[in-house]
Amino acid sequence: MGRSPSFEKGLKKGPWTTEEDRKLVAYIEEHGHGSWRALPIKAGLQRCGKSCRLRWTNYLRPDIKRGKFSLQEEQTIIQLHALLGNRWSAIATHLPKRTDNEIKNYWNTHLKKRLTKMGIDPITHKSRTAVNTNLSHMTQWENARLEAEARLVRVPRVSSNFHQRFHYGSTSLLNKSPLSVPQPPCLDVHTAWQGITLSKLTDLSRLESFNNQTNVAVEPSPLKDMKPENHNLKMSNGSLTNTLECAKDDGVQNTVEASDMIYHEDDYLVADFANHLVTDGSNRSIDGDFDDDNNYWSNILDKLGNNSSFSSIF
DNA sequence: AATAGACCCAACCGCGGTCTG
DNA sequence: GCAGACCGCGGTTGGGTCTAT
Repeated sequence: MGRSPSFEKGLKKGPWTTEEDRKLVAYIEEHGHGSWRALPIKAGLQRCGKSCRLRWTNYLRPDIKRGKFSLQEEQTIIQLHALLGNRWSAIATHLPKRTDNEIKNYWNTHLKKRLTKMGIDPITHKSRTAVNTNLSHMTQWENARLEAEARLVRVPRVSSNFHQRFHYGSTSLLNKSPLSVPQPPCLDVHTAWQGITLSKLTDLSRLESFNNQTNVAVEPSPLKDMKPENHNLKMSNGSLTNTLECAKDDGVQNTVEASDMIYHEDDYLVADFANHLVTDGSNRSIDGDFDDDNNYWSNILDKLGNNSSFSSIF
């Protein structure tokens, strides 16, 4: 099916001029791009439609962020590359305002080299130095996390919108006895926070180790100096309250809400937590409609039972 | 100051998937 | 079901810029 533009004669190739950019932007702003094939003629450009599309999507589009990648963005690219491989467009969907082309270039010119220098295979994301036990532990932890995230990736949009989902009720449960609430119908939710959230958020040595090994700074959570005491998870009338009561070394009590925890972590935690949410205590799978943001929690609550409260003492 | 090599990134190419008649 | 048109993706290229000698 000869459809490559290469055979089309008389069309310009190579770098775009300011004037060409102006024509393309002006046309799309007024008419939208419509058919890319028809666009260049209508816009008065001596280019093939494909070239116009590339120029627009990778450079001229108004919602593109250019310039240096942040540490968080770098970290996200590395994580997602470990999961998805060279699926740049899929990776780009997790990095708002960055194009797949830009991410691909950044990976090839910066991140790949950096991982190689650190002794990490940029394809498998595994350490090449097996004798380095510290790194080996890190790799194990990374692998476990990535597996969890991979499961999440198979459930579209759960992770990417998780911050929004956690903006739910924030009533403190400090005055409530942790043992006065009914036993949870779904212990996995509880286990998720107890076993994953806390270990990750409070284990500073692991965080520091991760930072040292990857040269990527992960901000310590607000729980870092605290001793967790009571964990309270309450679902009531469609809203989730998720708090962790902690004591600092000085004895000062604090209550940390889920949204605070989430904001200081990254999608690893989200992935794990969300993954645990989709199975209940009896290993029954919960097949909610995870594609729909609005239905996410309602589906979870439907399955788990609304007006439930979970609590525990550490 | 001149040159060579390394680096960076916008742009191109070819392929595969989807749509349409 | 088939063929052509179109679009999007990932790999690659090539020219401009930077850096070391």
